[in-house]
Amino acid sequence: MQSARATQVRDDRLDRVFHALGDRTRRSLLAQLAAGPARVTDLAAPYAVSLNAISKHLKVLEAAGLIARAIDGRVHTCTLETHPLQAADAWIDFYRRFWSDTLAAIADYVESGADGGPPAPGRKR
Amino acid sequence: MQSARATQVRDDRLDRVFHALGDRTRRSLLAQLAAGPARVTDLAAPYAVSLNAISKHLKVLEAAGLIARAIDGRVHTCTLETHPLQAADAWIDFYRRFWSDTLAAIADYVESGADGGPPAPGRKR
DNA sequence: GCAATATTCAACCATATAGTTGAATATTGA
DNA sequence: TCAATATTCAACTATATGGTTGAATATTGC
Repeated sequence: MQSARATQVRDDRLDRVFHALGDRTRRSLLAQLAAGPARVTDLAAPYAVSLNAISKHLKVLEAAGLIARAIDGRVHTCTLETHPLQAADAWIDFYRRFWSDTLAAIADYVESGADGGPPAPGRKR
Repeated sequence: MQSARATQVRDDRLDRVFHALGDRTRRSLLAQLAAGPARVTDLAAPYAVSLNAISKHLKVLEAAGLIARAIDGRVHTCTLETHPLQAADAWIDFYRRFWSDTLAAIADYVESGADGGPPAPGRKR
């Protein structure tokens, strides 16, 4: 079994990741980085808020491990890091059965050509 | 193309969902509900914090659409709602190529029996 | 009717968050 | 050297958050 310490660390990480994703500006920054590495100034350009505000958002993303930063002279180049997204995905994955089961059940029903009424379609619980 | 209004609504929803998931107590509450519907008092039982604190957490989850509430007399029964999780999953899905590409590349490498060195394993880019 | 139960509401507190402006730091290049 | 550039740091503000305690509301069952 897992130690309490290990789960604690995992919880801390997920807290930071989901919290970081809970802001649309930060999600937008990640979307920009999906197109490739970018400098802080370029990342900040599309937004109405100050460069400082973006700098703070980047620090939140960095603390969550969602971006890495390479400093070259005065230029900080940020790159997307997907490991925390994989962790978030893994967390959500546990709940996937609640919707994939329903889809599978519907598929089974269609395939079987049953006529006893649908197997509780829609929401499952 | 999507209207600005539509994306705004979607962003609002994702903001609420990811924010709700950014607290370990709330994630734990969802985990409880994965086992089936439960009353507020029963949901609150495992935690050291007050019932009121849990009541607030449940309101956050409800506002995010992650739980539904059926009121029967004085008893509020909460049930898991997975649609917002599907939305979160869909958002993350866009980034999945950043790691599945790597996995696919590794699989290709193993399968091919190549010996020219690994195709940039681990982190990509 | 009345006590017990289930839950929320209200007010408050400490801390965190997202934003601002202005100054500081460090690097670049003419 | 010196001005311009890239970025962070510091201090401040307003609002949100997660928690508390105590009271209110509504329902149940004797």
